[in-house]
Amino acid sequence: MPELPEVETTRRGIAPYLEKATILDAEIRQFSLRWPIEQNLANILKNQTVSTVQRRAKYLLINCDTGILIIHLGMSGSLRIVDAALAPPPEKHDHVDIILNNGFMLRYTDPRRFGAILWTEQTIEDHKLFSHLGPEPLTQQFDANYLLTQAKSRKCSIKTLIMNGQIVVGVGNIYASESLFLAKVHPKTSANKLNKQQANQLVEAIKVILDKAILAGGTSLKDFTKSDGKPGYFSQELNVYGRKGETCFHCGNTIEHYKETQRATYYCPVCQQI
DNA sequence: CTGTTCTCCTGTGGGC
DNA sequence: TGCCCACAGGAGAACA
Repeated sequence: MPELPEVETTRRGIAPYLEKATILDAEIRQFSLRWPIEQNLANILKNQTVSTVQRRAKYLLINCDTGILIIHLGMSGSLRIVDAALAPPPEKHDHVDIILNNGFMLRYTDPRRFGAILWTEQTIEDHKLFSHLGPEPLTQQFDANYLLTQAKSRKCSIKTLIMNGQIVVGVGNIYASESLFLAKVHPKTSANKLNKQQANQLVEAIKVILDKAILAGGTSLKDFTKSDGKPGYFSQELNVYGRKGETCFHCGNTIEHYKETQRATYYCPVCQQI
């Protein structure tokens, strides 16, 4: 389940192979992802040279001559670089290969097909998937004042708020629970009841957790072409997520669990008071 | 606008 | 032991 750090790690892993390379061809074996892949995509991509690989929220943006290839990994997607001469035959869920002129190919794999591969000739700011997105969590724009301002007029819980991409992007279900634990904020706290200190702690916690995960991802980068495309940092220790009934590392009490908007939420009822 | 529910999909794991 | 089915989840779409 790629969260923002995994997407960023993927970006850093694939960028050196893609930037300045020219796309020779694309082999699309499965068009049915979250949205159908454009039928003509292989033709569009042919002879395009990649300038840069960027990330916005959890989307990867592969900038080409005449447009942008947008890739989202969804729940189970991954990208890896494969030496074209040694490429193993595609397996069941290897849906797309993008073949480069430098001897490598970019292979997209996604068992659950929640991901997306889109082509746009719009600028990202104008694209409807991006035009309403909030700031990146690791920028200065995302600070306690900003969060407080946004929270003030909202009746939803603070957990729902930080997972709302219009408020801030890139905080998925796992890191939402983890950052609320670190900030000692109860996930059910009404957004409009958040105080200054809590906002400070929460913003800090989100940044620390994402930073740490990206850093951990970097250590597995050297194996990027050999791995299955899943950087191994995800094993980083989780304090509450998935630990229902287990002991809080901080206070020793029992981690609790409930569902909100169909999503599992984990917290320590002692460390995180409303 | 806001908030909530639905939806896509398949590998995993809990329960019997 | 083996089978079956509920569950998990990112995030846009649809709906209230």
